[in-house]
Amino acid sequence: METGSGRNRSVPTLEMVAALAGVSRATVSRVVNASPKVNPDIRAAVNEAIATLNYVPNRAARSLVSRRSQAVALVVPESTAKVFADPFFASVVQGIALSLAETDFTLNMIIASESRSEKTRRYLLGGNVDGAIVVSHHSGDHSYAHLGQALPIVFGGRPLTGADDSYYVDVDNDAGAATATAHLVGLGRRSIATIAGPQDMPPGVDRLNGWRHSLQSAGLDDSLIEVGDFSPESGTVAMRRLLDRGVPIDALFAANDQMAAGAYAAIRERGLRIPEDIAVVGFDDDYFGATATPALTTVHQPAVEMGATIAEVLVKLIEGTPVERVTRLSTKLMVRDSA
Amino acid sequence: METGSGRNRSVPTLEMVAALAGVSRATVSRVVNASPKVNPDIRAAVNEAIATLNYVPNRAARSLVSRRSQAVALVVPESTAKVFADPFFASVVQGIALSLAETDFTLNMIIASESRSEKTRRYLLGGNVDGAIVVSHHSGDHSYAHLGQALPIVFGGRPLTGADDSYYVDVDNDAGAATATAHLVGLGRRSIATIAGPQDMPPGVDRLNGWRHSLQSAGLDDSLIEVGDFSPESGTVAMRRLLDRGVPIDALFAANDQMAAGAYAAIRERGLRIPEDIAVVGFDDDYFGATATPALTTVHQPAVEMGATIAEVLVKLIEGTPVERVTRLSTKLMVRDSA
DNA sequence: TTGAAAGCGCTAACAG
DNA sequence: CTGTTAGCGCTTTCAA
Repeated sequence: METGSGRNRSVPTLEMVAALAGVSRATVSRVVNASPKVNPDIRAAVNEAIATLNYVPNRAARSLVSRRSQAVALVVPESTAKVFADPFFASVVQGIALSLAETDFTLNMIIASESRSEKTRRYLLGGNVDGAIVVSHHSGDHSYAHLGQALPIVFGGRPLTGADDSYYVDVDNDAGAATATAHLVGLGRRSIATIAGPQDMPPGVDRLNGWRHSLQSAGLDDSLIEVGDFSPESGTVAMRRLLDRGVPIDALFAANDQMAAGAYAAIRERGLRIPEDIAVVGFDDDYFGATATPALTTVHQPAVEMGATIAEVLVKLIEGTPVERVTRLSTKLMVRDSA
Repeated sequence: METGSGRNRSVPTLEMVAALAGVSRATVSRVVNASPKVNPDIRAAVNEAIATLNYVPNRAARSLVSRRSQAVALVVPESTAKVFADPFFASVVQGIALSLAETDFTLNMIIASESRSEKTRRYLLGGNVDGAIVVSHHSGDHSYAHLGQALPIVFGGRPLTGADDSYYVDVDNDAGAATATAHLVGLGRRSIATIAGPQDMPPGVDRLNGWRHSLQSAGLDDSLIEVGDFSPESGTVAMRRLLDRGVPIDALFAANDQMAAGAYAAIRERGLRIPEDIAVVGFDDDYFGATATPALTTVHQPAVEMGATIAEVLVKLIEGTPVERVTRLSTKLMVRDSA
């Protein structure tokens, strides 16, 4: 009585359906689980009973006996949670949720903090979920990699550690950066600088590599590099340093839109024009790029698709269907006004 | 055999713990559930057995017998999911997840589309969760309100339908708008316009009311109203219409930062300066305001706190602890350069 | 093809 | 304070 707002609407059980349909519980179970060997007439009768009773199978009971939770965990490291507002990340989550909605799997979101890591580990290994997704944009956090032995896990983003047997889905950062840089080269620019991201994060590394490869194959100088931390402020600082080198610069590839936006400020401080004096290309295609003036030419990432793909790979892994360990999604250059 | 990557590491059961500790399963259960009446020595022995075995209680089994899933659903209407990248919304979700992490509840995220509404209903009522949270920023979607009878539900945001018995947590939009407007009045502005949000969304209505109340109590004209749809473009269009009225305007309260950013463009088109000619205040304190030049004075919403509060209210509701039906969180005016 | 029976791992009376 | 005894709702051999 004192438990407050409990459920009182009597939930129909499989047994009640069986009684109403005049069959055994086993048969109802077979119908519910779409077993092929059930007499069509009986099947119809059972389905009718299910409908009139508004029967919904009890997950806990099913899970208990089948040893399957039909749930997957979405693990979000707390450090990432802070940048939860990251539009890219948000879209990835959206893609995951949308894709999973098509299946029978439920999505359990859990924030994993350092302090609660043991709790998280237990949760994942305690049979609460059939698999897990670990996402952390702009980070190669694979501290859960070793759990891959015990539980199907798919990572969003390439792990930092090279030789890995993890399953992951990533955006082709290298190719995207190379395409962006090639665009600059195609525009006739010859002194192309870059503001790279942190070199301890895969996207930071991969995008720098893409820029470098593109420049090298064009036979251009690839020494105009400054490193930022993906924040607008770091972009401003890095751009100033680039300009302070005294070397003429006619183009910039920033490893993300936020730093590109920051670079805008530094470029303007020096009385230079965009794109006339310095053409700028960013990466991410987020708010920062969209609201900048002039509109930023940038590399768009298929975030929703990435989320959907992660979910699909995980489901296949859980179901034992063969899948590639690595899936790389291609990006698209959005040419606007800055380059 | 053909089920692919299943778990093989034998999961220890309560029974194994009991055997190792030399007690009955009931006693182990008591220790696990922190029952007060257990001999300290026995408790210690059991805990040791739990530790050495690395025992984790099976949720399904527990849930089956206790009739509690220890899970809550986070229902995100699909229309909202599109604006999943909305930073406010993202922070609310973060607050929810963080708060729930402190409890024993799990967060099940589900995207509810029109086409799958029956599936969602069944999921919620099928005993899969002990309660639900329905969030949809910038919308008073309470189509799940009637489920409140059968399941504890807490809404994020005020419902549009006035007389309601739903539980909800909201930001005090009215007061926030009034404070923003009062700030403008305090600056000596006398012709204060507003770009309101859609009048079929609670925040749109409440913010317009706050503006109006503030103006009325200052004895100023409250007829300079144009309605937008919260997008930057609509802000530009609305501002042009306001300016086209031919009435001098020296200040603007935009119902959100995005529209304020849009208004910036229209104001500049006319060769007017911000804040000298027209002081501008927005609402939301998001990217748009932060990156605008001049930096936008705006109303900050406690998004993470809102999420945390929603979760706390729901947990209390589930546990039968008394809670207020309505919780209104206060906002904070962030004075920057535009007003 | 269908039914009977045996649990899955856990909690909750009820005794002792 | 601790153990015994029943199941929770479902799937799954095993027979019929």
